[in-house]
Amino acid sequence: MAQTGARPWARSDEKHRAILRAAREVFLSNGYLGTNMDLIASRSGVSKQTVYTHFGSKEALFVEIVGSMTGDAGDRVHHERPELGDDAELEAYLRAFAERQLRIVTEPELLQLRRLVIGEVGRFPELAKVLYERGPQRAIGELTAMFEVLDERGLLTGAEPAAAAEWFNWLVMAAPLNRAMMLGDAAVPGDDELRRHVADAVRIFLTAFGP
Amino acid sequence: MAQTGARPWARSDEKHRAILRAAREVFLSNGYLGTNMDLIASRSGVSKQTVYTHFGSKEALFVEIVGSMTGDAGDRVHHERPELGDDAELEAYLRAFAERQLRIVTEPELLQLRRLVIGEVGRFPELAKVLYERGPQRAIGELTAMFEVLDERGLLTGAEPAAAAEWFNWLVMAAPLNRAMMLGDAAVPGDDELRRHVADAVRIFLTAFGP
DNA sequence: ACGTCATCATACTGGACAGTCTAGTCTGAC
DNA sequence: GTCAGACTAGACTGTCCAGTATGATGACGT
Repeated sequence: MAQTGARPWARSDEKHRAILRAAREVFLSNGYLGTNMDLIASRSGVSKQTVYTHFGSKEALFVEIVGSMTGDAGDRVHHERPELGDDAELEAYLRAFAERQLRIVTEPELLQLRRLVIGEVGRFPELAKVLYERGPQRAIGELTAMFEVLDERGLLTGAEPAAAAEWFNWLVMAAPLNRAMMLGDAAVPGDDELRRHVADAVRIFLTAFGP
Repeated sequence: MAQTGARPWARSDEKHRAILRAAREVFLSNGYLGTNMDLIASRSGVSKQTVYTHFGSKEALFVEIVGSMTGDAGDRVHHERPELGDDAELEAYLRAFAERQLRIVTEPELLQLRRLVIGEVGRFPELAKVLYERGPQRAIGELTAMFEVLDERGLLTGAEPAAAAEWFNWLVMAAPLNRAMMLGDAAVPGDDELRRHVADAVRIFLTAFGP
């Protein structure tokens, strides 16, 4: 309201983001059908008409929200992966990767997004496909690339890099994620438990696939 | 309509089951909010009033459906577990257990139930808790009992039976289940792939925890 | 000064739907 | 034959809600 000055699009742009923010909250907590467009309008401090001029329909707004959240989360997990230095650091390297990924994926907002998208597979199969691609599939892809390097250095035995990547991914993610899906955000491991879980997962992985 | 003969409750009982059957279909394919009580009535060949005299409300009917499905599925997975004979059969024994469990859990109806319940965690947290207890938790409990026996025979090393049970469970279930949640029933592995997957999971498990 | 464009508040349309009510039918029991 | 209880078709109530329409305000560029 105050510094709307220089740029003519600024006003519109702010509203746009306010709508997205409000819509994200409301969709995440009420689901697709449970969401009321009037509520989104009032929460974003904008008239209903403005919501419709910006986004066209409830469905389009929903798709936009889910698409942008999945993309952002993927980027946060995967930006700037460090290189493995000394071979002896392999275990610590895998732990660091896993801890970071698990911490992001178990954020309440992302858990809720996952629940929402899974619940709407029937209505929006494309969204779930996109979430799978930008989530687990992308993670497994990154891991595959890492493991190809390890493979060349002789640090990986007994499986193709791609297969090893999938096992690693689910060893780390499966238990916390599946618990959280059903038992709610309170079931997400705290920091200590998370570290212990990841350490065990990495140990099991290396017993099966390590040098 | 024809052979309603001897038992006075038969008529009512048939309707009751017809309603449950129809409601299961409709809830599973449309979700809770997306479900229309008129449709359930007409699909079960019953008047709307009858639906309400039998079940009281939409919510009560939903809870009934989900509760009964989770119980039934759990019973089907766990009824009559065979004993392990010769120690040498350990690998085959674990494979058989895992294959059976995975086959049941990946049935389209149960996958859809899982999606539905996950999507409704916000509205019905109790249902999700029950599904977790009668699903993964129960499976892990059974495995724990099995592994305690193995432990006594010296066939299990390096972890508590309960921890080993959890790792085993998710090694087997995680990848297929998570793919199916998001990619739809078409992503469920066929028989060959399922067998290969289970064989690999058991091998990894035994490498880490076996004798 | 004037037009344009984003926005506003608010009313409205049209349809969906949970749950109730009515008035009457069918069936099996006594 | 009559009664009770299960059932039926369908109308009805009240509410909710996506999306549109209206008419006004205020800021900007020219």
